[in-house]
Amino acid sequence: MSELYIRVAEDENEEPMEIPSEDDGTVLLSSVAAQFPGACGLRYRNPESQCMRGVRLVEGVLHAPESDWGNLVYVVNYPKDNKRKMEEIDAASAVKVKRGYQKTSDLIVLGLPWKTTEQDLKEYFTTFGEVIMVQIKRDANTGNSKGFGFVRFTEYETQVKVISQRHMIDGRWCDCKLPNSKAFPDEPMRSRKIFVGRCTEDMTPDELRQYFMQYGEVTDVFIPKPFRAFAFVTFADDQVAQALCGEDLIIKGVSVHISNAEPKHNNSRQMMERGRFGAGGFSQAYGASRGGLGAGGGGKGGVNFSALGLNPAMVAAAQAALQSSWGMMGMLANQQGMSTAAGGAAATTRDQTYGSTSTSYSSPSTASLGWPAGTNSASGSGFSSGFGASMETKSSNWGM
DNA sequence: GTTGAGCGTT
Repeated sequence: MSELYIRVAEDENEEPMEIPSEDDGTVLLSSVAAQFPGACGLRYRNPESQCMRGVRLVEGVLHAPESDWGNLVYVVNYPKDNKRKMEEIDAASAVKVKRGYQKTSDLIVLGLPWKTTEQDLKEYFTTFGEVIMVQIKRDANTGNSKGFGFVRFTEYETQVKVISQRHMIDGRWCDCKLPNSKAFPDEPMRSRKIFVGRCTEDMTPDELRQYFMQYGEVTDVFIPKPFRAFAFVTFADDQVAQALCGEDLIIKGVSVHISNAEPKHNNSRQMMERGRFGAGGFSQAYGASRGGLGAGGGGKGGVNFSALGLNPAMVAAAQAALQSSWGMMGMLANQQGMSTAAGGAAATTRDQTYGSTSTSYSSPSTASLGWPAGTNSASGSGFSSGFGASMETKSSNWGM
């Protein structure tokens, strides 16, 4: 009932994030880890001694220093030999974001005046940023413009900007969009999914989710039925997934083995259901709103987002037809480092608000689950060994 | 020699 939050930051000088506490006044490490993947504890500066003090951590439960948490800012602890690696991973992640998710693509330019030349196009678009390609499509025989063309920018930011508005080119309003040929991005998604082997039948999806939350945000848990002694866990961040590969973890006293999930043969329908959409792929789909850009008499209205609450196949169809409307959703998912939940809940999940506290996972505390926390805490040495491999992680074409 | 929603002879 008492919606209590404690303030947590990666560093004393960073802006803190509010992390929800439990009813009994404790804070789950998993709640912290959900916002700070890899976190293994908290510390704070004791106002009297001015020294840093550790927060008591028992079985995944963080206990307030005194009677309550007060108004202090708590600082995240990371496994000590991982701290630098965590930073490196952040850097590597940033690189990948630049090179992978934010790769530019050709944009189609619709509505060009017949007379507009490639040079005109280039001159116009250069005002937004560096242009690396322009084309006007012409009739093969007459050489007349077909009234559309393509443009490509060096910088992804430029592309985003250009797509987000209409363009007055040589006296006509033109639209820039992602071409249909790119509706299904060729940009591969990196594997965010792990294979959890040696599972026992009493491991529920909820429990697996609870358990793996300590490493990072879990977006999906899949346990085949009937029981087959393995499960799939999908993280929001592929690096978390990759870091765990090769580990033997203890869940409910059972040693499970983590490995890379094998590529699944996807038909197109499965691709939708498995959440290929919400994840990284939509880097280009920044089309944003077309309605409301008053000038020029553009007629197309916005898309009714409630339509997205339908089944995945229809969502896919809508996506293909109205790709631009997905831009904001894709952007949300990307920037939050989230993907849509896979499985049947996918469609409805997209309508949720992704907020910093939306990961609240109402369920019994890890303590009440009574699992041995020891060997698996993020401070365990096992966790670090996995990170090395993750640095080699390359993109794959796996649709998961 | 025309036209005005569309989707690229790479």
